[in-house]
Amino acid sequence: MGIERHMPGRQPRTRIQKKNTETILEAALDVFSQHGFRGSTLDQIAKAAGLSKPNLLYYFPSKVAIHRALIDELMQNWLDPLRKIEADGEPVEELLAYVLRKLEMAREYPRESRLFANEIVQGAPNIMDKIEGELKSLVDEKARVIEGWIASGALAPIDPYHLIFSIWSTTQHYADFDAQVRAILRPEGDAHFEDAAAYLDTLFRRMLTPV
Amino acid sequence: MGIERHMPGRQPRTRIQKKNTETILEAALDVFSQHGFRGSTLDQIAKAAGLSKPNLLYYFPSKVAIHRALIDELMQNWLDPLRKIEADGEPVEELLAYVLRKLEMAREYPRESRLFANEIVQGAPNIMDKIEGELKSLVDEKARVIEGWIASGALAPIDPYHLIFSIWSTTQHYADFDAQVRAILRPEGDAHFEDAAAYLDTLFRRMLTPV
DNA sequence: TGTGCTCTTGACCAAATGGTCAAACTTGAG
DNA sequence: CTCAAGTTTGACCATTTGGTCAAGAGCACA
Repeated sequence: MGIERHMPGRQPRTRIQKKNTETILEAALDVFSQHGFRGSTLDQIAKAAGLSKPNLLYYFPSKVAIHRALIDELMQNWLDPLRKIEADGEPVEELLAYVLRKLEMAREYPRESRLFANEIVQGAPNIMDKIEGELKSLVDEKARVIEGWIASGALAPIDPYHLIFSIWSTTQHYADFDAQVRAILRPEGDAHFEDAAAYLDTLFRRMLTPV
Repeated sequence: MGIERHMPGRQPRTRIQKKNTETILEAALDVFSQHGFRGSTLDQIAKAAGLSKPNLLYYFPSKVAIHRALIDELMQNWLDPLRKIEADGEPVEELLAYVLRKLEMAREYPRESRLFANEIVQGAPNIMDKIEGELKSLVDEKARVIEGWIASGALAPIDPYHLIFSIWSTTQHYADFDAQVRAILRPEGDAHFEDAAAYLDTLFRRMLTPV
């Protein structure tokens, strides 16, 4: 007896379960990233996934559970580019490579970027624990690396935290504010990302190269 | 006969009307900027305004009308800092002053910033006409000014559009992603805005000063 | 082929939500 | 003070929405 669930613990057991949970998360990413959590409905997600609403709720116990699963899955990939900054690399090039990686993610995974943006703009109600935990630790760690580089004279003296904020904001802008960027530039496809890459390389190269 | 409204055309006539429309817009700014359009309810706004729900709908015909009124009112102030860039000023200082003005607005009017952010992240469904019209015209105009400065050698050669995007993103980040910034920096009050101002001044000064 | 488990869904429910309305209460000009 | 216009709200309504349920369909394995 006790609390038994038809859908076992966490990992999908059967092929059907694996396929359907993936389909649902994919559809939910589409919908949540476009309308935010409260702006999205189970019907929308069900339709996007090609499943019935009760079927969604067979695989996930609730709407928030779908959202939580999505964010848990994505938070990892989202931090990867920052993790890859290595203390023993060439400082300016390490950071410029980070800028490019973040811009690449904004181009390749704009839905993921907007999902987080939606969350954080609204005060990060569902992910504040992860921001204060995982994210803050990682940022603190990399800020220390940057301070080390500055101390060694290989990097111009700047505030490492605000540097990281400016890298995040400038790169994610091309995903989160895509609608505005496209309205102003009227680009064909993703052509403007090349210009953005060149611009940001110049911007941060001038900022970081010591005199 | 014809279509008569208890609430006259646009401008409030009586003192009570003026006071209450202001109260409602103030409350709506609070609520919409925190939860987005779909995430906000009339009950929330009514409660925040200290009025009954039918009373809200006496002053505004619908929820979207409140939202639209807010955005119309704010769009103007939001573009002001950009308008103030003057072609016959000293280029680098004009642009750095613009950066500071935008940062100041992010500090003083974070709710307004988040209201727009919420809209644009979700594809700007309600303000795309203004973005493609007013905003784009103004940006195009200022981009031409910047190109003129570059041609005269008073400014380092950079893409004016991406420059403007990077100014918007870096400054608005402190309002839109306030929750994240505070979680990472744990500042007392708005202390971190001083550091941000210094950092952004350095960043853009290095970018813009010709060699 | 039979049997038990997994999977799917139409019908349904309670709560929330945007909006209406008629009746009651205020206000202010004459 | 009066009365018409402006203002306020309790009660109500239709729709949307997250979620439930029982019954049926599909699948795998002996």
